[in-house]
Amino acid sequence: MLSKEVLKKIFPDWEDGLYDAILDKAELRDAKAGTTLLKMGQNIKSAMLVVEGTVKLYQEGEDGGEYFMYHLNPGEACAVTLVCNYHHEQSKVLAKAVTDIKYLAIPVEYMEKWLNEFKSWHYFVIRTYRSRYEELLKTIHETAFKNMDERLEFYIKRQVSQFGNSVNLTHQEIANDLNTSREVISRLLKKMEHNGWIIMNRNSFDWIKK
Amino acid sequence: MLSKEVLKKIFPDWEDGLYDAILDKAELRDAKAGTTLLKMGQNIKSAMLVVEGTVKLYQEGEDGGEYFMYHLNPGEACAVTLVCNYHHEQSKVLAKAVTDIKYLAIPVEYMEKWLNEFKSWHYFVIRTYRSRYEELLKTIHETAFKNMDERLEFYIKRQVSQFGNSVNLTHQEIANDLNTSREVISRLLKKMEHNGWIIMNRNSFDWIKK
DNA sequence: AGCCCATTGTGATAAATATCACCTTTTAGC
DNA sequence: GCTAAAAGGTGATATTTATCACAATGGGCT
Repeated sequence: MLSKEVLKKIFPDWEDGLYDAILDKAELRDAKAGTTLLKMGQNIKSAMLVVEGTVKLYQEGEDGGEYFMYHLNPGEACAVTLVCNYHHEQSKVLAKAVTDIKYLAIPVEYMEKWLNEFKSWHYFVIRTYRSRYEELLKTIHETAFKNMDERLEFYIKRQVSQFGNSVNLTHQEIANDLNTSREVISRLLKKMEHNGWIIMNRNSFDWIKK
Repeated sequence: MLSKEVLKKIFPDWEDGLYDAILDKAELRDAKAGTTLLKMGQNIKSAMLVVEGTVKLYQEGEDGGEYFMYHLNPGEACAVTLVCNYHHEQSKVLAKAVTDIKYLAIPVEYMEKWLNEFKSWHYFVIRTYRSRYEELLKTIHETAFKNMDERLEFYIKRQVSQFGNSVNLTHQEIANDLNTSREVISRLLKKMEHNGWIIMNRNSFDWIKK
């Protein structure tokens, strides 16, 4: 398990008792890059707080398609898992580990309890919902108003701000995240290369715009 | 101002002191159908709790386009206005009155204060964010995965569940809400009419599917 | 009644995206 | 080094949606 000091660095501004409660009740888990952490429709058994690595949140189509919404980083939590009054609450999102990750899994029965006990937990939940809500707004904005070329640019910029200018994704992976086809992404990336926005390699490219 | 009894009916499960605080600090305002209550980019000066009528929440494109996200009904609140630590927080949504409405406007300075004072307010804020987050998920789902015909059906069903089977909207209004053109909506509605899903009139139609 | 204007209908065309077919290049693994 | 699989390129075509132009209809108002 983590030390209280490390926990404080990742999740600042909590009450002392909350750190103790977490250390007592939460389970620190590992997952390999690529693991599916939460599927749509799956019963939520525990809240998920990211300690190390990056998680991607998706909306899942009934046909099996995926649509990328936003990243979760250390110190952030999966909003949908935070407020589960009932044990049979079903997930409305898909969560996948992008890198190897460590996360805290807290059984849902403590969610209601801690809301009552710890003011700082209450604030944490509100901050989490608020920031995720705003991420969704951005996603809707792109999806509703923009064509694929601009959506791709927005997607790459988010990727760059997460992992730096070297984008290690295949065209197919990007196409999956944007719910389009590989050919469309290939052609749009080629345009970006012509425009001098990126330098393409196999399995990756570099974002050099501006 | 409202009586405490009426307030309790619309917003149940609050602490007694919270009703008093609302009656003391909130302003009850009216707005005519069609009024813009909150523009994107506008500074948020007060939280908005719907008391009577229906409000529509939109995302706004830079070109002036609008994209409908969800309805707010009596007893519900506009999430973005609920957590404003700073006075210069800017709105990321557009809110419009669909019908004549009454709403409570609470100056943002009380938001932080009441989170500290009233546990029931804290819960109210979390419930609000949670339910709005879920509405956004639905919206993303439709937008990302569905073609216009299915998105229109989803839109009409939401409208029907709000206002009943008689849909009093022009094709142009629907087109604006879905960020498409009037012609597209007219042709799709014509198909629905052929399929026996709707009966069309001027300025309205009836949803008779199933 | 007659006129104006908002609403709706419709064909033609353009643009964006999806789909299919097949090709070349690169790389990991034997 | 050879080979199969993965990654990427590209033309042809279909589908979906957007845009333009203009016609038709119906209701409200003087």
